Amino acid sequence: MPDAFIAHLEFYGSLTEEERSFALDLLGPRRSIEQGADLIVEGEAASECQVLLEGQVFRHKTLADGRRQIFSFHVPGDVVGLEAMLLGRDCTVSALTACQVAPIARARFDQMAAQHPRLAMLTWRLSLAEIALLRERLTGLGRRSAYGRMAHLLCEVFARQTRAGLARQNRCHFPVTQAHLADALGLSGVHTNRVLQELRQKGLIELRGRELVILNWPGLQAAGEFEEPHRDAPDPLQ
Amino acid sequence: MPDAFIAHLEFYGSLTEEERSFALDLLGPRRSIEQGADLIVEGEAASECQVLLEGQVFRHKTLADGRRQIFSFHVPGDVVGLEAMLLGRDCTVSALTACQVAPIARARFDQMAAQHPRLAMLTWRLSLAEIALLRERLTGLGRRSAYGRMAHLLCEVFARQTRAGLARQNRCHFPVTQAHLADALGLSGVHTNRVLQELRQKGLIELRGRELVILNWPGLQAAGEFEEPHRDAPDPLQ
DNA sequence: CGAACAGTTGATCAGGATCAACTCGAGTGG
DNA sequence: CCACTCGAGTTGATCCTGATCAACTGTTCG
Repeated sequence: MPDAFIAHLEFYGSLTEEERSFALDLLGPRRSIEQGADLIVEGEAASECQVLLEGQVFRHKTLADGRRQIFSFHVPGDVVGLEAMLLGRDCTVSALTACQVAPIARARFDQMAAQHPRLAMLTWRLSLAEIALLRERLTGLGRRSAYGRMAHLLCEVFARQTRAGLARQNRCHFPVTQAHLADALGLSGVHTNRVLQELRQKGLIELRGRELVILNWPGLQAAGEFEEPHRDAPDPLQ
Repeated sequence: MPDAFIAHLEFYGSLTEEERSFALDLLGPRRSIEQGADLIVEGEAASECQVLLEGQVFRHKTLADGRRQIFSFHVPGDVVGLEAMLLGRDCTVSALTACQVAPIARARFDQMAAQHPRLAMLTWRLSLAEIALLRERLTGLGRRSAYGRMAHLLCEVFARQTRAGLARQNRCHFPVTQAHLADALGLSGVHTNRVLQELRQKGLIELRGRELVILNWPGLQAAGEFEEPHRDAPDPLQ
């Protein structure tokens, strides 16, 4: 399953055989994380970052009084903790499900930067894509209704899982509670429930248990003003 | 004034003499941008990114129906358009004041990555810091009141300008209209006005014309739950 | 002098928060 | 096997933050 990591990188640009094997070699011994555990703790530095191989995690920050903001949900192939490693502080990353992760040690990472700048640039693009995602989310919180935000988030999740090959047909595994959604969208739990009902009632989605089912993809996209992200590396790294 | 760029890089880690001069050499011929002009246009790719040398710019995205979300305000030393160059799409960047910018061409950028990985890593940190900033902003929009958000934003602006050596005493140049603030914070213009009045009335700030004056820094920080960002590169790049 | 834009004020409205109660499984222990 | 708990989801009633609408002031600038 380190394939997920390679696939994710290759979404942003092609790799040579050598780069691919170098990238795989970056990964340290895989480790199991149990559901609910924290992979990264807010504010703490780390000497390595983590590549998610299996399971789902989410990034969030909890304020003093308990209010929580969730920033993103992640699937296999995603890298978390780059900020903890390179900047020395990060937000908390918690396991939504039991997970498998593999570390990339700082020293190996620096070697990559020195010996395989193309590979480093690709990883950089992952960070830039994260920025784009956060901006999109910010636009939602600032300028869209609760209903639109929810639709947009569900589109994002489904599109990302599809890209990672995790969606089968029109459904994917998305084991969140309504409280998670509320904290991702800046809503109250109660209102989250009502917005979900509206989406269900309009026949756009189903969200039961730990499963998200898309019943009307164009409709959901329209409701969330969601635009599919396209792989459009401008002048592919040479 | 390319010094601002170097100073910004050095905030995230020290540079050798050689790196410093290489970084300066990255910059192409400086260019003047008039107030209100767009440096980067949403969605368009670019073959270069821009280093802001003088003036202020802001990033934003405007939706179909005219609603606008402002993501960040920038000061000299900041780099914009990395996404346009490396990912092939970006949000719009507009000049708040008349500006001076200098481009870094893609080819030079790739040379930097190949020959000076430490320098590239430092630039990368700029991107990661941007991520941290966006998360902070997201937390504000999702979980803080209009009053708290405004206080936080003003703290950010003042702290950033202070770091860039642009604040004198407790005041700095911040030529925005209330509409800009509204669009940055996801508020209506009217409510923005009222929140500002509240901050003024409590003796925390003054914001007149194009000048922001901080009258009670601890008070403003408390109101915005603002934490000063610290330069804490974990294990400084060796 | 008159636009045009930024800022200000008041009145009213609405989206979503909050409070509170209740349902519905899935465990868990007696 | 049933009572009990606990977490998640659901529903209704009420409240409040901040949006919207509309008018008015002040300032700059041609």
